[in-house]
Amino acid sequence: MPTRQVTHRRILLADADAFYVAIARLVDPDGAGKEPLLIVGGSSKRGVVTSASYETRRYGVRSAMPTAHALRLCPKAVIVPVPREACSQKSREIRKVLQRFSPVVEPASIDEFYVDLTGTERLYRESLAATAARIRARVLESTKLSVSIGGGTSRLIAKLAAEEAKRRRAGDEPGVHIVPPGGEEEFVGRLDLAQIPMIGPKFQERLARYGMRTVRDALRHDVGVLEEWFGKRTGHWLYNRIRGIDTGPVEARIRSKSISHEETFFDDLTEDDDLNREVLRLAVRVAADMRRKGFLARTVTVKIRDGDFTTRQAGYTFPQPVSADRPIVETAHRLLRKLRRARRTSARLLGVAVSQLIEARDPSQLALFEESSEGDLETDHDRTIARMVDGINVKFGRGGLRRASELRGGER
DNA sequence: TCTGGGGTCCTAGGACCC
DNA sequence: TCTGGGGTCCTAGGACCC
Repeated sequence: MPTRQVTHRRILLADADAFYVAIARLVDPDGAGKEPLLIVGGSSKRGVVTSASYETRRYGVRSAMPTAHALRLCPKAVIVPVPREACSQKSREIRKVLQRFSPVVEPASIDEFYVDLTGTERLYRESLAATAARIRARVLESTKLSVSIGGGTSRLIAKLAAEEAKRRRAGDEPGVHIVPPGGEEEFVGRLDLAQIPMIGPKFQERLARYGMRTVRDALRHDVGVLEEWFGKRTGHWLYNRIRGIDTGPVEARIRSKSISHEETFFDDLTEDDDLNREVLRLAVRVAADMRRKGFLARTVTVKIRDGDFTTRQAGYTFPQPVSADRPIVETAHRLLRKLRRARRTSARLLGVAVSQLIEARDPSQLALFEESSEGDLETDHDRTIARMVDGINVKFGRGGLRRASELRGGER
């Protein structure tokens, strides 16, 4: 009997190096481009570091650190705001380059992409490492951005390998690290549990209570024990993770599940008028964004962060999907009132989100709702107004048209 | 040090239905 | 009168990621 050929998957993760810093430099070559001690992030008193140049990282500056703290560590650093539009644009460019190598490209975040090259062995006639190196060169040439690439038989291994590639890039290594099939367990076995994706601070604490800090520590326990300690699902998940086992597919088309905007205020807000005005602004933005992306939504959620950093939220689900400003704005105001009734204190942040999204161009899903339209919460009139607003905003940019209530400073 | 903005996924309880 | 079992949906909160 001939031995069956075992075909393993060939998955890469391409992760841009210091993405925001690199783009800030491309956008402003004479300013940020010439500043070694560069931090990208919010510069106001409540900002945090989005990304720090390698030079500032040497001072201990890290992502998500309050910029005030970062400046204490590295007083000479220069802070520039996040160039959001340019970042989205560059992200799309990287994705396009990757799609020339395989149609199965899944964006994992703005600067990370999984690429499934399974089945391309005969087409490329080269090692996975060689393909990865060619991809790196192509991305650099087309986008002027450097990426590190990790590769292996699963998403998990590719992700961890990319981290390894970044660590080695400090030396003179090529920015590519591939874990060969069969080498997974040994590769993962060298790591700390904290390095495994989805093992965050809270889970690390629980693991530490059982004396586990490294993957090696955890490998000593069998499934039953892990399931008993952390629950069936989590225990089983952990058992597989620390052995490098991950069967999750790379998916080229994932639809977004929610759209949101939030804002932390320079100073906490206490007046209802101010809060109402902000929630209106956010809701209008979210609704316009949602329509531009071609969605309707059934659920609206308002989030509030109190002065003491307590975060609360309230949501409402419509019987049918909506897309116009009016139902979304009215619901957001109602939910804000509900949150304020439960606790009336200063607010440092407000957010508005829509979820349970339905594609406007998906007749199969829409027909379902169109039939039961007697109690429709959204009228044709609402939709007509929304279309007009979108038209004007396209012509004159966002803010081309503003509500009278927004200019007056809030209603209700 | 005093904590952004954009997301995803999971859990758990209650309502409701069969 | 003391009481089921399962499925789905909604809501709120929380962990985690970049």
